[in-house]
Amino acid sequence: MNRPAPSLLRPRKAPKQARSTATLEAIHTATIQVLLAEGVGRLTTARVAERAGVSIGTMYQYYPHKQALLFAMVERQLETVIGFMLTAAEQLRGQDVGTVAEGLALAWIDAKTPESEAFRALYGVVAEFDLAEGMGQALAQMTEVFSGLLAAAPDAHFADCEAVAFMLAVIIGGTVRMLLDTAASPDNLARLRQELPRACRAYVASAR
Amino acid sequence: MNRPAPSLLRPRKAPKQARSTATLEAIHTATIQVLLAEGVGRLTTARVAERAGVSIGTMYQYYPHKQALLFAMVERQLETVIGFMLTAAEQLRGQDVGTVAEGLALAWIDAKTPESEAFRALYGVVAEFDLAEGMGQALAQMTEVFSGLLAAAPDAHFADCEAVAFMLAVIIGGTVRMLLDTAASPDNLARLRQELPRACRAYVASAR
DNA sequence: CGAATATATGAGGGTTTCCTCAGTTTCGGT
DNA sequence: ACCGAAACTGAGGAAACCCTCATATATTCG
Repeated sequence: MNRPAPSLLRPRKAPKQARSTATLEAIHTATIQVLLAEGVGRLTTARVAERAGVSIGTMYQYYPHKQALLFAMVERQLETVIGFMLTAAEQLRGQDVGTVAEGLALAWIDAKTPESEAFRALYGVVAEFDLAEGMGQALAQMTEVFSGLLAAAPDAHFADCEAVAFMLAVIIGGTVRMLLDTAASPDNLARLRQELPRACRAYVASAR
Repeated sequence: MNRPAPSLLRPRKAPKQARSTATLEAIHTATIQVLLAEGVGRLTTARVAERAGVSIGTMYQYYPHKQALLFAMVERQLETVIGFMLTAAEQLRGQDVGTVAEGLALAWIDAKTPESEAFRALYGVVAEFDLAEGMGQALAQMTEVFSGLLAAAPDAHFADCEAVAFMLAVIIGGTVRMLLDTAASPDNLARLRQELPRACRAYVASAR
């Protein structure tokens, strides 16, 4: 669709002085701000640079082009969530399937809620470029983790453990995304926190 | 974010001869094709016109600008789904809550699967412009319908019927969207068809 | 047929956007 | 204090894009 060669998406160079790490950070937060204030379609190099308080040329020292910047932002956020989920998974190992399901749902919510605005902004980027594949890979990775966790539960007797894990990942991921995407009210977020874990518990129980 | 006044989003005129309805149709399908082949960011008036086999000026007879065309496409698809769901809801009225939940999940899947490519293409448009609000409204409407349906079930004893209906809508909508968005394999779609209804049934049962 | 209406055309003006590069400023170590 | 490396600047070339308008063709109907 719109995917350049991977090598072209890599950052151009890493910062070596304190000064430049600060600029890079400024660029990143400016990107999110512009994304939220104007949308993907109106995110331009000039606007980001201005809001970051740097010149356009500076941006191009770190990223070969706009896409590379946006791609880096998405990847960064993805890694954050995955890392968060991996540590959460460790703590759930060995628990019964109901608790595992609840715990995973809560972990996912907690991973995304604090920076929900950033996530919302970046969903647009994922849609604009062909980054759905990356999302698919992340989904597959989560499925594997979930599957291992379910299999390790003492009360596990699934006909198709893999399928249940997959469905769990899709339910959790899709549900949370839908709410963040529509900029849900705090009310609805509270509902989510209360109901989603219960739903997940009910699902795995019914599939056992 | 990026939302023009609603009046500017309306089509410019309706077709009065057979010829022009054909052109409009061509423009619409060309839009989807370009969206899928190139992405929202590379969808230009020229590209759409060329693929539709009409001139640029023709497009501007029907839509005052690009946004209006895209907005119309999204609205059209939204209405299709809502209509589909409303008729499905009628047939489920009076059934027990488990069957209702299953039926709604299946109906949603059946509404979106046949034109899954078009939906995938349009998600990008929703993200690019500030159409999440419209999605939110559709979600609210679905919640209301679901809620009425659950309340009418003979075995309904919910603490908070509204909350359950909301959650059901979010689970179904989010899950299906996540799969379509990542261009899921037929395997995974089959899993969805089998597991999502079960998950919904289990959820409402646990919430009763 | 012939007038009135509906529909289609596409070159081009004006604007926006991406990204480069030659030159300047700041930093870190000696 | 001094120098080489790192970081920063921003005007402007080149390309892409949106949309208009004067003109041309097709359709309908009295």
